[in-house]
Amino acid sequence: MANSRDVAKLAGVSISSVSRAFREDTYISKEVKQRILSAADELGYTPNLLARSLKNQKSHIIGLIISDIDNPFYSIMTRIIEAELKRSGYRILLSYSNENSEREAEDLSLLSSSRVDGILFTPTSVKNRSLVNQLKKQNIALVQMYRRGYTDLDSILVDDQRGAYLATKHLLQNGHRDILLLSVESSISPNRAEGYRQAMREENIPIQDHLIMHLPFQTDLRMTIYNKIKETQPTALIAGTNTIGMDFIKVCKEHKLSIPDDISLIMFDDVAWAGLLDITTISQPIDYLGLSACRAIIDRIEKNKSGEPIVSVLEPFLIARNSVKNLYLR
Amino acid sequence: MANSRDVAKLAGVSISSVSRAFREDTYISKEVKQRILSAADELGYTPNLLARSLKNQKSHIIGLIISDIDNPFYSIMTRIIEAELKRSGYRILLSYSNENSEREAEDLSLLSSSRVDGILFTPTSVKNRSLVNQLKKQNIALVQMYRRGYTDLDSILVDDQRGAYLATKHLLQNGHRDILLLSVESSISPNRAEGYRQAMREENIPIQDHLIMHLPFQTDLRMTIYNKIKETQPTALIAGTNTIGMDFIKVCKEHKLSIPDDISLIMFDDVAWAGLLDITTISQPIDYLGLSACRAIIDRIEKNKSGEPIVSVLEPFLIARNSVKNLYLR
DNA sequence: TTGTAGGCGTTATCAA
DNA sequence: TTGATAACGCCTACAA
Repeated sequence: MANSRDVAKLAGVSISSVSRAFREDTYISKEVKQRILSAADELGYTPNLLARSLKNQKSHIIGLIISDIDNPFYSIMTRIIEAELKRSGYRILLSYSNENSEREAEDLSLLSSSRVDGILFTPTSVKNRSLVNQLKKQNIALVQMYRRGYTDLDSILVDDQRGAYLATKHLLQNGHRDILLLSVESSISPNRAEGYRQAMREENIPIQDHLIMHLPFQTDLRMTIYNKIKETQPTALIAGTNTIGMDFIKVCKEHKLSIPDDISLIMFDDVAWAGLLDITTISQPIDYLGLSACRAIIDRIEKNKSGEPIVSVLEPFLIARNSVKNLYLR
Repeated sequence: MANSRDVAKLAGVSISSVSRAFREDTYISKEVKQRILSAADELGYTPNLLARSLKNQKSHIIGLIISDIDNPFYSIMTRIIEAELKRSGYRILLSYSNENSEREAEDLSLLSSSRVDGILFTPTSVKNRSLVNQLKKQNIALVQMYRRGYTDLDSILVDDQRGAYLATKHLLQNGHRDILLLSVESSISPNRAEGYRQAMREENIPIQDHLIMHLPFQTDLRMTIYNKIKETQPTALIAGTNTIGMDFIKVCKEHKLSIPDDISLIMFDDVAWAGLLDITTISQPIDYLGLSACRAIIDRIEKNKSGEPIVSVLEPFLIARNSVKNLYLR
């Protein structure tokens, strides 16, 4: 593979001129630049970004750790982030943590060694404190998305509590009282239950703690969900993620339960198929989430190197379709 | 950020010992290694992978260009690829081409400059011949997935023709004759129509060319699909991708058409929601596709540097659900 | 088993 | 506007 020395030789100039020919805002005559460019073309030369990064102490690469790619929510976000970062001249080193904090640790440490300029991630826990500290010391920008694990880092969040509140309120307004909340088990995002409780309190409905359930992160939850429904006999259900929603719908199909005739549903995440199945959802502003995260990290990298952590909270909203039965209309 | 020299100084050894302490299969005494490791720990030192890559002429990074991330098919594949490459010590530099060959060109050239060890991609066209040649000259391994654009590169394919054949055959066996094939417009994968024709010929059904339609790559195809259905009045439809399938289902909802009572459907890609809606699908072996692609590229990188292009073709299969009406049972 | 020195391909500084 | 040279941080002969 040809390097700048080869090009310099062929063009009859110095190696530093070659360097200049391949960068902006640099003094070089048109004529020389032209000669260098054609020499480079002849040799198939492209500047080596590895060497450039090493020299500049800047890789123009951002690590992205996605916690659960099977969730369409995160794949849409990934697309948005990729596009936005590309616009600003950054590229993505991708990995998936699978909601597993040890994998997250490996990823973080690899990104640390790779000298990325920043890391965008959804923390799975707060177990990787020391790694985070190391990254900070290294001056690698860190931005958390969707979950605020480490309070000293920038965070772009969605108000989950409000989402749960909206869902619960909507169900209450349709006459539901026995509402099952199926949320995800997580040490760092326990807000949904609170939104649920708040809505209940506002309507003076006694809160039944056994109707609030936190599910583990795993693929097939149908058994668990079915048993819980059998046991608690709710008239409505709030699914904390689209994967929980999907498993619930499967349960309904398998046991001939009709939505909303037998049981009503509101699901978090307005994924594409929710419209197909006419499901009322809590829509999270994925695009803003992605965009804000990109802006935040680029800002950290290019301007505001250090400073107080910035937290922005985005508002979810309810999209009403036909998966909630109005119990007052009987 | 501390470097190996700093660690060497603190541990009272030479810089080369530090290097050795951080690699396998190297001569170093336990005692010295231990001292180095704790010195490194104290300074928060991690080997700089950028420098290592530059020196070793090997980045352990593979470029992945995904053509359409909104398609769950590709996001699942991305997950599989990430996991498999990680197992082998490679990381992913991700980008999305959006089925746009100019973006693909940018991505390829950036990856070329980044000196990745290999590139996994789904070619959008064959317009980037010269870039591909440059990459080959650079000794960057190239593997195409899903589409065989450049015949001189390794390819991991799915037998689309067979998929279309299976779908058509299944519909014919259920008494359908007027079958609309909605495929994607692409210069490099025109096989579906052929599978359709083959099945038709086998049953001696005259082929109606206006029932074969190639749609452009874009988001909302509902209008086009509706008009085509109106015009051709088919009893069944084959959707070449899940996005086409989704748009078709939306059309049916909007115009109160029932699947399968008014019109039958077979869709390519067995995405998660297909089961929810009871749709008969042509399932593409995504996991094998991803795994094979990873094996192929690692093989190219680590063993079989040059050699004849390898083409492997995987078989799709039909998953029968309830979106096809049996016209013989009237 | 350990250390020295040169080079991987750039860019920044300084001088011409 | 151009060129020489010293880093950037690591690895690897080769020598000790």
